[in-house]
Order: sequence, then C-alpha cells, then structure tokens
Amino acid sequence: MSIVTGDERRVGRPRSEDRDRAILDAALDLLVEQGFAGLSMEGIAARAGVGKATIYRRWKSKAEVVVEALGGHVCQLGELPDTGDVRRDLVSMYRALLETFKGADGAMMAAFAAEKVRHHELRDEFDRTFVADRRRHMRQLIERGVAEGRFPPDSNIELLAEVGPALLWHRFTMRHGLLPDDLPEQIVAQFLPEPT
Amino acid sequence: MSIVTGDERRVGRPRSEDRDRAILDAALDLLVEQGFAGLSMEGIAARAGVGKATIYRRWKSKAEVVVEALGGHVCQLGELPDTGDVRRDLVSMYRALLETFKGADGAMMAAFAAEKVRHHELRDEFDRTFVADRRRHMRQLIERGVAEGRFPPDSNIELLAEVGPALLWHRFTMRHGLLPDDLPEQIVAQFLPEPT
Amino acid sequence: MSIVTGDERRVGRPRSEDRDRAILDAALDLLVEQGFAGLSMEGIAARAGVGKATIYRRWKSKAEVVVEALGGHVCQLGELPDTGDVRRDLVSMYRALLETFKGADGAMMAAFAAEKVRHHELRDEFDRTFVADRRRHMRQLIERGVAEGRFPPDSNIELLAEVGPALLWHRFTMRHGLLPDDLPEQIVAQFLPEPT
Amino acid sequence: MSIVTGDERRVGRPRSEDRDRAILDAALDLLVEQGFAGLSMEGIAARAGVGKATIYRRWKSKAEVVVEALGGHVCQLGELPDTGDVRRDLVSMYRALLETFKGADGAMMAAFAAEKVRHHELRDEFDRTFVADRRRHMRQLIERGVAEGRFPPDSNIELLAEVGPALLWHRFTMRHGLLPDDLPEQIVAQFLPEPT
DNA sequence: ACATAAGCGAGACGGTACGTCTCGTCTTCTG
DNA sequence: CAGAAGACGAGACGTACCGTCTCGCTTATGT
Repeated sequence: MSIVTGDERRVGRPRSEDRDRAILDAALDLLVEQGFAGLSMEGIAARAGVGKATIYRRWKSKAEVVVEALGGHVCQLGELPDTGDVRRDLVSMYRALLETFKGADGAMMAAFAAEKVRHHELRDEFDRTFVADRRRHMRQLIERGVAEGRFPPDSNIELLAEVGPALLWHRFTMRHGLLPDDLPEQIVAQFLPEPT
Repeated sequence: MSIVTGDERRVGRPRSEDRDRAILDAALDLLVEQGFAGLSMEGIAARAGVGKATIYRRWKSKAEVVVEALGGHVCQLGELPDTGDVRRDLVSMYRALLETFKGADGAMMAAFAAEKVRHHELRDEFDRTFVADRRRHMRQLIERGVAEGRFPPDSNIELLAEVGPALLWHRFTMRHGLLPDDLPEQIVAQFLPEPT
Repeated sequence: MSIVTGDERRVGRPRSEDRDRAILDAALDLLVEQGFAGLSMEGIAARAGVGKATIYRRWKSKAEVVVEALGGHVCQLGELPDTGDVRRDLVSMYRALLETFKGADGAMMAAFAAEKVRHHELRDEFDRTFVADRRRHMRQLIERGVAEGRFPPDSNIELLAEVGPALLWHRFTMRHGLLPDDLPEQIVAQFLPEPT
Repeated sequence: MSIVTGDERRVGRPRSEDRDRAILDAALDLLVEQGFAGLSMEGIAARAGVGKATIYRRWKSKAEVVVEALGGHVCQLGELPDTGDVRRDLVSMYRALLETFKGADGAMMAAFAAEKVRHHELRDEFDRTFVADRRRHMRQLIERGVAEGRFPPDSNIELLAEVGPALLWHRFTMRHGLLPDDLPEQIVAQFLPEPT
C-alpha cells in the first residue's frame, strides 16, 4: 500500500506513476523468477532502473512491495459467477481458484502465503486482495442455496462455504499440488450434494 | 541430511553427537521463537555454544540444518486412536491436530509450511514428520468405515479422509487460527454424517 | 591507495572524508597498539565506527589500508638542522631518530619494517614517509662536510652518511633497543672524527 | 626450542626424530616458498605427512617451529675465521653475512626478523642461533686488534664491533638489499682503517 | 518567470549474516 | 604411549543485502 494515498500533496514534483509500475513489474518478474527469498530490493531497483530510495519512498519494506505487486496481479479473477445454479457457480469458483494455484500465479501465491506467517500486514492484504471477495460470495451462494432448499436446512453454512477452498488449499500446499481437473466437481458431489 | 552419512569414516576424532543435538536443539528453539527468516547460522552457533564451522561441517546450508532439526523432532501425535467407533476416532484425531496447531508445534508447522515452498527436501521431511502417519491412519479409518457401512458406499474416500485436516489447516493458515474447540465435532457432523 | 583516485565520479552520494580519516586513524592506532598481525579489518571498522563495506569500498586489502594510513601519518622529524656545524647537525639528527625509535613512532616503524618484507607498496611508502628526507639531508651534510674539509677528502660519502642511521637501526631492531642517550655523540666521535 | 629437551623421558613410545626433521623441513620449504604469513600449521602438517598434534607436542607455536627450522638451517656459517689478520677476518665475516643476506637465506632472515618484533622468544632465539656467536667473535677480534695496536687505543670497541653488521643490516632491510660485493672492504676501509 | 520543494538515480553508509579459513586444542583409533 | 586424522570453539576474512542517508540533478506548482 502506498505510504501516501490521499491527495493532500500539492507542491513539489509529483511521484511518477511510471516508477510505481516499473517497480511493481520488476518485483513481480523477479518474484516469479527467483521466489521471495531470491528477491532483493537492490535487484528490484536495478531491474526497474530506479534508485532504492524511490522504492522506500513508496513502501516501507520488501514485504509491502510484494504485497502490492502480487495484489495488482492476481485480482484478475474474472467476475464472480451468479447464474442462479448454486452448484454450477461453486464449481466455477473452485475451478478459478484451482487455475490460480496451477499456472505461474500458483508459485506466487505460495510464496506469498509463506511470507504471511511473518508479516501480518501481508496476511491482511492477502486476505483483502484475493480472498475476501471470493469468501463473501461463496458464503452468499451457500446461504441462498440453503434458503432455497438446495442444501439441507440444518447445514453448517460456515463450513459448507469453506470446504471447497479448504480442500483446494490443502491439496496445493500440503499435497504438492495434487489438483486433478475434476476436483471441483468431486468436491461438490461429495460435500454439497442435492438433498434427497 | 548429514553430509557424511555412510560409516566409511574411521580415523580422526569422530563427530560429537552432543554437538549434533545441541545444534539441532538450538535451531529448533530459534525456529519456533523467530521463524525461519529470523534464524541465523550465527545465532544457532551462539545458542548451541558451537563454532560455525562445526555446523557447516555437518550441513551445507541453513535449510538442511532445519530439515534435520525437524526430522529429529518427535511430533507428539498422541496415540492413533482405534476404538472401533470411526467418528469418535476421527474427532480424536481432529482434536489432536487442532491442539498441535494451537501449541508450540503449531508455530513450528507454520514456519515450516512457509519454507516448504522453497526447499523440497524440507517439504518431504515435513510430510514424514507431521503428516504421513496421520494421513495413513485417517484413510484407513475412512476405508474401514465405508466397508462397514458407516459411510455411504459411494463416498469419495480420498476427499472424506482429507476434509478434516483440510478445514483445520485452512482455518489455521488462512483464517488466522479461528479454531473453536468444537470444530472437530462440527466437521464430523457436517461432512461425515451417519448414513440415513 | 584509494580504489577510486580520479575525479571522474560525479553521481551518487560522495564518499565521506570523515570516514577516510576515521578509518586511517583507527588503523594507525591499532597498528601501534597491536602490530600488523593483530590488526583486523573488523577491529578497524569497530574502532572507526564504520561498516566493513565502507573500508572495502576504499581499499582492497589490509595492506593497502595500512599503506595509506602510513602515508597520511606525518612523522615528526622536527626541522632538518642546518647550523653550519656539520657534527652538531648530525648529532641532532641522530638524536631525533633515536627519539623516534623510543616514542610511539618507534613501535610503528618496527611494525612497518616487519611488514615491508611482504608488501612492496608498503616498503616504498615507508621509505617516503620515514626515511627519504632524512637520508637526503644527511647525505648533503656529509657532502658539504667533505667539501669544506671537515671530513677527510677520501671519505666514503655513502657509508659516512649511512653509518649513524645504520647503527641506531641495528641497536633498535637487533639489540632490543639498547639506545643510550649519548649514542649520537659516540657515533660521531668514533666514525666522523675531525681530521687531524 | 623443543618442549622436552632433557632426557628424563624413558617410558612409552619415543618421539620419532624422523618427524622432527620432516616437520622442520616442511616448515622451511613453505617459509621459503610463501613467507611467514603464507605459512600455516595445517600446511606444515600436510606437507610433512604428520598430524598437527605431533607438531604442537614439540613446539608451542608457529613461531617456535620457525625458530628451530630457521635456526637449524642458517647456522652453517662455516668456521669463525681467525687468521691473525684482524681486517681480513672481519672482511670474511662481513662477506659471510652478506652472502647470507643475498641467497634464499636472506628472504628467510628477513621473514624471521619481521616476526621478531612480535615474538620475544623468536628474538632471543634468533639472537642465540645466529647472531650471538658472530657478535662475540667480532668483539674479540676488535678487542685483540685494539690490544695489538691495530686500531687506535681510544676506539669505541662496542661501536667498532657493531658497525659492519649494522651497515650490512641497514642496507639489507632499509635499502632493499643494496649490497655490492666489495661492501665488506668498503666498510673496513672507511671505519676500521690502519692507524697512521 | 522563476523560486520552491519534492522526486529522482546513484550510490555511500552502519549493520548483520553469509560461508570459508586458520588458529591452537581436544579426542578418537591404530601401531 | 606416540602418532595420523580430524573435530572443535573462536573469530577474521571478504561479499551481499538490508533500510537509511546524502548528493546533484530534474520537474511541476504557485506565486
């Protein structure tokens, strides 16, 4: 998050948005190429053709640069689906998440998740940037589904909303990315079946 | 993994097992206290009362020290329960896992999980130490449960065996440890219900 | 000699002359206190309140730091005497040299002399700093003395100019500093007597 | 100096003289090849095919090994001349010293002298091994010369005995080895002339 | 129009940790 | 026991980044 976000600044040379972008792009490139550990501020500055101070003027730490670099990148999840068919919507969302885990974004998410442990700001930003919306939407889908009688009325909504992401995340982080393409359907079939 | 693993060495002063232990203990302590990133070889050496060379004589890098530190660590899983009542056994295991997350081992697991991404050896050791036995046991419980008709015969065994750990892990890593004490029961009630 | 000597650098923060001085002073102090061998880059950095990189940015090795430390050191020769009385002038110079050996500069000269053997740059700088002026002046005194008939006309000027420093140096380095106060007079009386 | 010099040892396996020699030879070789600074105990041990403890059992430090290595080597100065002709004897001795300074021995003496500054044991041993005898002999020659009227009766014997070695040493250490072959004769002619 | 104030690239700065090296000591097994 | 091998604690080596701090520009703005 940019240190100065408001528009209260008026005098002096304004910050160049070119540099913002150059820095974030460089950070992202290097992150993908070498992972979080191989990422150095010196490297970002060099790659972006920018002085280190120009980075630190905008962000307080390596972690924050990466937060924003990654945040700007991953948020292109497409629209949250809402077709009226809850199960189809959930499968869509699971699949979008699954695709995120695969591809280059997966490595980035993993790297990011790894750093969350140590940097609470990162954790929150991670949440805000590409978890919160999805979570909210899934919850609404489930709630509506329960209300419409598509899931049993005594369902544990909280868990039901969480089970898909949880299984995908578990597969990704704890089972070395064992993510078959039909996993979304499997999950729905097993844990969100139609009431008999 | 120790640099010299065979028993071909015979001459000269043998490596001191005291030092092995002192180093690994120090590494583990510091890992829990400060996380992987806050862990320095210099710190380990100082805490273990050992020269840096004594560490590098045994392991090639920080990662390798940690792998072995982890390997030497006996994760207190408690006994793997087997009472004949599948659901009770699963609740027991979920609870043990939940306690692990809450205790000192939890911090350690988080720290390791973060590093797994970058170090495959670490990932494997992590699996061996914290995960493999439990996973195997849970799967057996589920398989037996299905065989005995305690779960529907068309259950997705793989997912059923995974859903509990997945939800706990998700709560722990992605929801900042939102782990109510009755979560095991909730999970079983929602996802592993008795067949009607 | 400083790594960057030209004035081609223009951009970036300029090197601080304060640090140059702090480093060289620290080096010189430690050299006198502990000798060349007891001199560590880490020690210099600590004493100068400077990071090690700041030293290595300027010099490539310990030897080069010392060379320059020595170069910056103004050896207090006192004025080169020229009273017209050759023998009195020589006694003065011998005494100044003797005092140099006895004082802090003596320890320094010994330390440097020891190291000269291994580092030719050091040898030359040592010569420039401690020796060259004195040598030239003594030679001139002797030459004039011979010209004026104060020494026999067939004198070996080279040796005559050298005998005093040689004896003092020999006493200092080979006889543990056996340097009685009247040694200058003894030398003149024995080796530079008035022609009969 | 060997740590155990007496012959009070009787029990157990006796020290191998082969090893003494192997160690000293290795030390000397390496000293000549790389100088005192490039000399490591590890290197000596390896070159001699000997354990480090075997060296430390005999000598307390690197310096002492070198003392003995060098001592054993240089003492082959030949007989101290005593022909009855004082000046010829002195020229002989000066020349022997001069030859020592030239050759490979010179580098060794310089290396040795350099270390004397820091190691008093070295200084004393240096003295004992290849200075003391010569000095005593020169002094006797001079004393006899004065007694026999070959030098003026009011000569400063101490200085007269010292002037040759002092000039040679000065040339060697302070003038980069400016040692012409007739320097011995020059010295005698200038500073030890026949009384008129 | 021009002063002002901030932005900027470059890179120096005090630190900290890296992985390597040698010191002089210690500990084992072999002869 | 001596000896070869080599582990050991200590601590310096020279390198790489960290996040901060100057420098001498450059670039809008607001007077």
